[in-house]
Amino acid sequence: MPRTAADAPLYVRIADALRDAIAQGRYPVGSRLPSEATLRAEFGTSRGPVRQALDVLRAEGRVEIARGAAARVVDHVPTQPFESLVSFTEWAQSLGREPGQRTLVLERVAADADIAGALGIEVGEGVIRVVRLRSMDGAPMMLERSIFVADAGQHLFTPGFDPDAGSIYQHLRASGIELYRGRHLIDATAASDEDAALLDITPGSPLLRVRRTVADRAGRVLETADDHYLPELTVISIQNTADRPTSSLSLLPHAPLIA
Amino acid sequence: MPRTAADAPLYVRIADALRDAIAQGRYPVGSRLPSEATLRAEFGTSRGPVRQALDVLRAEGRVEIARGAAARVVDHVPTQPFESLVSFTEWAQSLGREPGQRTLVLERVAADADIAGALGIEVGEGVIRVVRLRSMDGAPMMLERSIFVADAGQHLFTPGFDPDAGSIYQHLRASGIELYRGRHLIDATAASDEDAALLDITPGSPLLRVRRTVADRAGRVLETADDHYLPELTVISIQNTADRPTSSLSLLPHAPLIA
DNA sequence: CAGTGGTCTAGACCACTGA
DNA sequence: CAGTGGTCTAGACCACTGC
Repeated sequence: MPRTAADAPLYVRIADALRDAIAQGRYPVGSRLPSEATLRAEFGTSRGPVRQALDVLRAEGRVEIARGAAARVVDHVPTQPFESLVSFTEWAQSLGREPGQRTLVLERVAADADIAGALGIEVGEGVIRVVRLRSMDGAPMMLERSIFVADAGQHLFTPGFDPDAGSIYQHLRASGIELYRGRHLIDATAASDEDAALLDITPGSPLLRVRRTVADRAGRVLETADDHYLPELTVISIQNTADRPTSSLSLLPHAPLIA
Repeated sequence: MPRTAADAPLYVRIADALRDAIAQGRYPVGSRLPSEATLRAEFGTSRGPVRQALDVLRAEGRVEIARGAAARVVDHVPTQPFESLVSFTEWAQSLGREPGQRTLVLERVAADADIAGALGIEVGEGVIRVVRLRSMDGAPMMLERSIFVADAGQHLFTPGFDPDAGSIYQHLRASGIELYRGRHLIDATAASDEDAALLDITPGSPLLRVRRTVADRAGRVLETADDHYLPELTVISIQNTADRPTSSLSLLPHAPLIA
């Protein structure tokens, strides 16, 4: 049974077919895919969709394409989809790990100047604050401090929703909240006394800090968060090549404020 | 005078023209580019190159494209090209800052097991070790500990080359060394006594650690490095959207070894 | 030097957006 | 509902790779 919907665009179906074939070892790392001409014949199509499909695989980092020879399968480090960069739960699941969480704070408060600035709202507006200790395979890994604007965060008080059970993001999506754009600012920080107590480390220990801002398609900020990761457990990996610069990645001097 | 070479592909010239027009404010953020049909007429070409050019701008994060309306110009955070992720000098220059460096160590040593493993060479082979204190606009910012394989690093001993003056990477490139693929592992670490003395901070302070591995097109590792950034001065920014996942970016539990 | 991918043309039909 | 972008076809010429 094909994984792809029958009404998906042809180039998507071709890309999926090739991706599956690679995953199943039919084209091992280092080998070459069939030539465009072969694929054109195989799928009974013209050159456009075939090239588009190969371009998808190239953008995913699965193949390298150069003139004169067919696409070569390369060792592939999976790219995290958007959800994985924003949702701890989906990140853990995509890695085959068991995500866990303990909600320490879930409350509605009035936005102070910092929060209002980060969310682009007025001081005093109601916001929902969430603090959760996140773990993976049972081991504490990260302390998440999150602030949602009211009309997004209100869904966290839905009767029957247990923030310790499911993914907040999955719940918000199911509630019709569209999370579209994510921005992450990454640096290091020293563990506060609260960090230290909850993560069971010494105050002042280095932590990997990821400050997240998530917005909808229109650019309205829905959430701002400050995540503190245990550095022994987490590392961010970036790969790029000279001819395919990583899109949307930058290293900035001095922390700019949230966009 | 057009910035683009006259013999560049048409779609590149179209993309450059549009990029320039956006930069010059002819299409402010939020406005829409001309429709494909208009551009087709304007450049006297068919639809292919026009679409390809728009795709380049979309991949760069400069425009958003959706059905039913022309491409919309979006607020754009510049993406760092490959060189900027690998070369401190070019990173600083791309930001309009003044890079500086003080070379503390430049020596040829025999690879121990760790180094040999990271570079994919035999224990005991000669490698070139470089330690530099990097600064920006005169302020110390990062401590760089770098190991090059012999045939790349040997160029650092070229008579007349001053590691305190120019960029090592620019020098290597000029010497015919091709740096193609970069991998970066990012986490936090505590300042060692040496870190602390050189960066003028307290031992144990949090530092942003970036471990880099740079390889050529064939996958042979040329350099492995361990950079310690002052966290107050540096932050890594990642942006992505639901329909354009950042390519080649991943968040991994537990530091895997160098690829 | 045969075969490969890179680029381009000139058409076509369709789904969707925005006034 | 007119115009937009999304997809596809069927050709073409060229630069380059690898045998």
